[in-house]
Formats: sequence, C-alpha cells, structure tokens
Amino acid sequence: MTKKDVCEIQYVNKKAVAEVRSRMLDNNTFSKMAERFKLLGDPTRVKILFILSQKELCVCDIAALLKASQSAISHQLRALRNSNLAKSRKEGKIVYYSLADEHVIKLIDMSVKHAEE
Amino acid sequence: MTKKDVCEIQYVNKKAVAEVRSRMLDNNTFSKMAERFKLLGDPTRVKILFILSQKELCVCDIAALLKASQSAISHQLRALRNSNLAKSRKEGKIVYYSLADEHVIKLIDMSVKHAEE
DNA sequence: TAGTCATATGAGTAAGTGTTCATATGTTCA
DNA sequence: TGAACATATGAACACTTACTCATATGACTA
Repeated sequence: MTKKDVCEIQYVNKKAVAEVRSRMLDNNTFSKMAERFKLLGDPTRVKILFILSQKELCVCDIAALLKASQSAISHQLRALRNSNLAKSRKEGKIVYYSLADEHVIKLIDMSVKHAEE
Repeated sequence: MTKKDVCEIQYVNKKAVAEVRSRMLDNNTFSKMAERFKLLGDPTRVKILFILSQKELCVCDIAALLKASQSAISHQLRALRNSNLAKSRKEGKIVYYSLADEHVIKLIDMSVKHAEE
C-alpha cells in the first residue's frame, strides 16, 4: 500500500505519463472495445463469424458445419446478435443469420492473415 | 440427438454449406485467432495495449495511470508477454514494457475508431 | 551489509463463461 | 388438430479468469 502511494505520486517518468494520460480515452470506450474483442475471443464464435462473413446460413447448417450442438450455436448466436455483430432473418421455421457489422470482417481478415504468417 | 443427426445429413442449404466448408480454415488457426482476441477482450489489457502503443512505460507508471495495483498490472503484463504481444526491457530495477507486435496497433486503432463512431 | 524500492509470483477467491440437458415456442404439413 | 421440425431458452455444471494478499527476487543506496 505504501508502494502504491509512491507510485501514484512519484512517477518514474512524469513526462511520458502525462503525455499518455492526455491522450487516454474514457473508460467507457475501453469497455466497449474489450466487449467487442471478447466476442471474438472464443473459437466457436470466431468460427461462426468467419462463416457468416462468407454466407448467410441457418442455425442448423452452422451447427452441422461446426459439428456442434444446435443449442450451443443458438446460445452463441444470441450473444452475437445482442452485441449487434450478427442479425437474423426468419423464413418460416428457419432462421438465417448474417453479419450485422461489416466492420468485423476487417478484424477477422486481419486476424486470419496474421495467424497464417 | 435425432435433430442433430438430421442436421448432419440433410442440410437446409447443401450448396452453401459445401461452399463455406471448402473455404474453412483449420481448427488451429481459429484457436490462435481466438486466443489473440481474448487478450484484447479485457478492459485492463486493452488499456495497457493502448498505452504501450503510445509509449514504452514501466510497470509502476502503467499501474498509476490505470489506478490499478502493481500486482494486477504485472500479472496482465506477463500474459501479454507470454503471448508475444508485449516485450520487456530491464534497466536496473525498472522494467520497461513496449509492444512486441505492431500488428496489434492496427487492431486497437480500428477498434477505437469503431467505438467512437 | 541492511534497508528500500520495483517487479514477479503463487495461492486463494469471487465472478464470469461455454457447454449440456431438458423443455418451451412457433412453424409447417398431413 | 396433431406430429415433426427448427430454433430459443433457462438451469446447472465444470472450467476459466482477474483480482487481492502475502511474499519472493533482485537491484540500488546509505
């Protein structure tokens, strides 16, 4: 606790800290960023997003492609939809999902390229 | 379970599924992608990465900037270093951290822009 | 050498997460 | 209307995670 106090008052590099602090974003922005990345931070969801970046597909087909249960996929699709990354379209009893946010495609693309390096 | 079997054999849209499947990446690639995004998927870590994208700073200063404990920041820095997102440089008893992967800057930048929209 | 400081680290813990299982909802079709 | 089907959903569970606390490590300095 003493150490913490020291850190708060006497910075090792005051100038650099002040400089960074002045450019700092607000907590809310960082939270939104993290929230978005968190959705990409799961293998199942990143696969789903990759799939949706190529084709609009129904829940059943996505589950089949990923060899996962319908329930698991449905849960994850709900998360993606709640965060406005995916959107759904109902056609009879079939529900088709697609990307709601074209922005994500860029993130996925960058990530794919980097992962393949 | 019957439903699952149906899904695996009789796709709603065989053609689309086959098309996506042919472009599918291997599980390992998706895991790497998710692993990387997961590191960005926490407010503390995304803040740290944002900070490091601007300046090389020591643990103490980062902790002070984020009003977090030294221990918490040290733990997170270790995670970032272990994943080759950050690297450290020792100067006496001070340890300076900086970004190891310039690639991340792009992801952060994109995310900032999107969050501010 | 002893004390102080910056950082690292392991254990413990409370909160969060992704899945399964059982079941509900709503649609189609005989 | 009733059966079959696609999807949604809530509870429960195993697992993970981010933090705190206490302490270790290693470097500087008086």
